[in-house]
Amino acid sequence: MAMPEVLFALEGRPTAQLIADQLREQIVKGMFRPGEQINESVLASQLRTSRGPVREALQRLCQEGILVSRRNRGVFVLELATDDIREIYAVREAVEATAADALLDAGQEQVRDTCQALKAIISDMAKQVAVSDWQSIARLDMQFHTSFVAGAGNTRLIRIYETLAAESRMCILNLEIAYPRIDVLVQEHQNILDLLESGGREELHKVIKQHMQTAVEDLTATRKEKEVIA
Amino acid sequence: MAMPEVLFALEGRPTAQLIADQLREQIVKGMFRPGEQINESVLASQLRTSRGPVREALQRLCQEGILVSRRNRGVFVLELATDDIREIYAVREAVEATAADALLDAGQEQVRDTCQALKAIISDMAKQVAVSDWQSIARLDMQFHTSFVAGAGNTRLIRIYETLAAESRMCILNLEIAYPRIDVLVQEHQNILDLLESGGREELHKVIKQHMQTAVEDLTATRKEKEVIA
DNA sequence: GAACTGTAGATTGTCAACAATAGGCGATGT
DNA sequence: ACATCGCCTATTGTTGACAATCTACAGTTC
Repeated sequence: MAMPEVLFALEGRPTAQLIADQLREQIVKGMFRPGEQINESVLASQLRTSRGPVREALQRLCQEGILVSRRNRGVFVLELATDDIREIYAVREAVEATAADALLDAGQEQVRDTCQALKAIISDMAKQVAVSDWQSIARLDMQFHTSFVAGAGNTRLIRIYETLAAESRMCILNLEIAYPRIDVLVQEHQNILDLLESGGREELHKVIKQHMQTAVEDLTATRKEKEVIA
Repeated sequence: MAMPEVLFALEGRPTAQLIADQLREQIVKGMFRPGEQINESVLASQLRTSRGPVREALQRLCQEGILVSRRNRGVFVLELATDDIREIYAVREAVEATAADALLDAGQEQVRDTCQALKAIISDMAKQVAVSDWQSIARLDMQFHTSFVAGAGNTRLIRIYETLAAESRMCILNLEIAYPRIDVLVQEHQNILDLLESGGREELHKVIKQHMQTAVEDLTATRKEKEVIA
């Protein structure tokens, strides 16, 4: 039988996941303040659905960790403490280092494909830096790292990293002070790309570690400033 | 006011999470076969509750990855392929190595507390090995590693590892061939404990890597045998 | 006036009925 | 006999109503 292969199976995912994806995007974009309560009823009416699917989506996000649930009180947007930042970036460093090793071990072709994707992202990033679109820069920054990890092809690593990426975006946005080292941002990512392409494993590990450490320093520093103000 | 501090706040956790925890334990114990469908209605009646909370719990487990959801079909127990085993143990290696570093950096006291917990687990493990209680051995094996990671105190690392631990137990049970190297099992864990205590960072990394590699080899080997039979 | 208590409002937690969908199975036609 | 079509049933997906719980506020008492 002549199966038309052009038609892709419209794999309608579970509704709760679609809602969760939308909501996560809204949260990391900063549409909800940290600590803010998520009201099920208003969310349900906004999405033109009932509370059931909404509750299921919220459960997912609680499991992910970007929402916290208090019994009989509801769910609230995660409030990130300084220790959380350190945790997140420590795990990110480990995951990216693992992804780097797996990628380099996987062979030249896989590395090349990944590099191609990363180049495109860096190119976009440079454009957004030129017009100072912080929202897009944050998105592309995480997209770069997510694509990097995705290149390794380990689905569990990818799933783990997606949560970390969401939390990282929350760190950046909630502090409301975007990238203090904007001038070197593109260059830093280009460094990672170059080292991946040249296959310098040790240097790659080192630059990833450096990248995370400076991020933590920047984020905790701006956080300290805010504390002084408050 | 004289607040009686002896009373601890009974922080009743969300019902869905309680159900999810119970169900996860049942799954990793092998009460459900891989690929088997989880019927919401029967589960709800077994738990003396309605389908709502059950569905929420199932959502959580889908997010974790030990269940897979197919739209309008329901949720099924994850079927582990050989590649999954490799993925799981690769990530476990990375997480444990990261935990080891964090633990050694955290200071002597934290290391000592962790070692004490690990010693107790090894002791229990030896007892169960003596009576060949495979179910308990598998549980204690993962409890050892989970406690090891927990020692580092990184909540995100712990949460990540709990899922990996659940998947690992599924690997072991679903293959239905427990520990081929039962004689060295206790010794291997004792090695990890000793190296943690002595602070040998590089050796610790190496032995963790070795531990995971042999596990993958054992699991994939027994899997191959089964394929031949089937 | 301060502290405690009881009530009111809002929000979450739970439930049972209803609707929709996918796969199984038999009927039908070639 | 084989393939196809259409119904049928079991199960999931969704909904609105109801119950339980918490916070806030007002009333009451000392």
